[in-house]
Amino acid sequence: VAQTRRRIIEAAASEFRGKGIDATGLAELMSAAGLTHGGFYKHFDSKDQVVEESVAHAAHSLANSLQSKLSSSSARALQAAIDDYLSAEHRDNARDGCPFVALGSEITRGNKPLREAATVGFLRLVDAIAAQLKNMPPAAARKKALVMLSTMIGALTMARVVTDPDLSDSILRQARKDLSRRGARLTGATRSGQSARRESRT
Amino acid sequence: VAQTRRRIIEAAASEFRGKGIDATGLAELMSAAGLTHGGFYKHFDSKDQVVEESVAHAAHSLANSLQSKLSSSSARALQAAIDDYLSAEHRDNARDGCPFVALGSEITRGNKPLREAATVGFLRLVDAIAAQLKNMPPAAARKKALVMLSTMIGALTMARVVTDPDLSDSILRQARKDLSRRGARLTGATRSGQSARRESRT
DNA sequence: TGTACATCAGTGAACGCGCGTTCACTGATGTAC
DNA sequence: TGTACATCAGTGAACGCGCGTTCACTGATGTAC
Repeated sequence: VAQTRRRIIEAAASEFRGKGIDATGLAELMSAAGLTHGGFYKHFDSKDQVVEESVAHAAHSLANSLQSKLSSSSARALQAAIDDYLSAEHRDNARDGCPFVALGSEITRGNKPLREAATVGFLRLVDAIAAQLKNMPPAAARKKALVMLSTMIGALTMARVVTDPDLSDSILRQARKDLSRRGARLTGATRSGQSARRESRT
Repeated sequence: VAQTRRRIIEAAASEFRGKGIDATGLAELMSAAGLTHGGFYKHFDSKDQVVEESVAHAAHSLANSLQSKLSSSSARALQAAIDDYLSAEHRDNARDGCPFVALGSEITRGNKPLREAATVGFLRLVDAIAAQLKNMPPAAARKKALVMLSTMIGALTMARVVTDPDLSDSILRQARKDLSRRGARLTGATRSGQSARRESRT
């Protein structure tokens, strides 16, 4: 059936994010999907193709999960979504996480279709965040969202690179704090006393 | 002579940043250094070792170049250094650029010594930037520097991922603008009318 | 100063291995009658 | 309802290739005398 194809893409999206694109072989990827490697070409023309589709899938997964966190539409929903993104859980679980962090530098060197797929996924994240910045015109919100996402992606990347656990935690914490401050200003939300106290400990 | 070793490391640092660590073979790397691949093991024990040393070298290069830009000690030196980092030139020239952007996701999955070397290099960047944030206590400056670097690294990464040139430019521009605003606040520098006008066009 | 020798950086062929890709085959499923 | 056949997703062996690594060899350099 054609749902096997979906299973392969999902397995591939996890394997690639966990081990890297180059380092993940088709045999490995197919066995993660519960198949043998020979059948791969019944579903895809090449490794490049499954890479493109699985990066697109991962990016849309992330965008969907973000959208649903934001759909509550509460003033603090954006901050909660950002806190999840910049959490120790996300840092320690690359297989299910942001493809831009897990594969950023590999995508950078990828072919056009791969980078195109990544661009589309990135724009969905940008729009989702910009839509929450209600105290400013849409064009300005979009610009702010670009910077906020850059900070999130850079912080999570470096939190994974760094070997010192305290430093890693600190990178995530400072980025959360910073985005919280801007978010509060830009959405008009007031940070709760508890949240403000928690963050100012650090 | 032992300066051949240095030449190999420099060639490796460029090749790895340009093509990726996994995708660069030892033969390629040695011929970039003007040698044949057989001699590699006269200088290094393994590919892992040259990877570690060349990432360390690239990170220290970047830190040195940043330090020297900042040594002018002018109030706008930090902003100029950030503008260089977030420039189209840096985006289009990964071979000589920031190793955290060129190799971030590969380093993330690297072995301990590699990530250790990256951590040391990253901390040099953090300290160089924090030292310019003169309107706040050192501990607070360091925290700010972590966030600023995260934004820089994330923005440059996404500027390279994205296929739309306008979007790519916009990511860099918005990050520059954002960091400029914070930088001005934190260093006590006043942005020049020209610079403010230039940036507000966008 | 000139000759004999040791050293060792650099060469290039060879190795085993895992990769992406191909292909002849299998065997479950669905349709024709 | 039962039988014959076509389809095609999935199997597993095989391919050529480039990788990291090894190694016997070369030939320039430096020292001993």
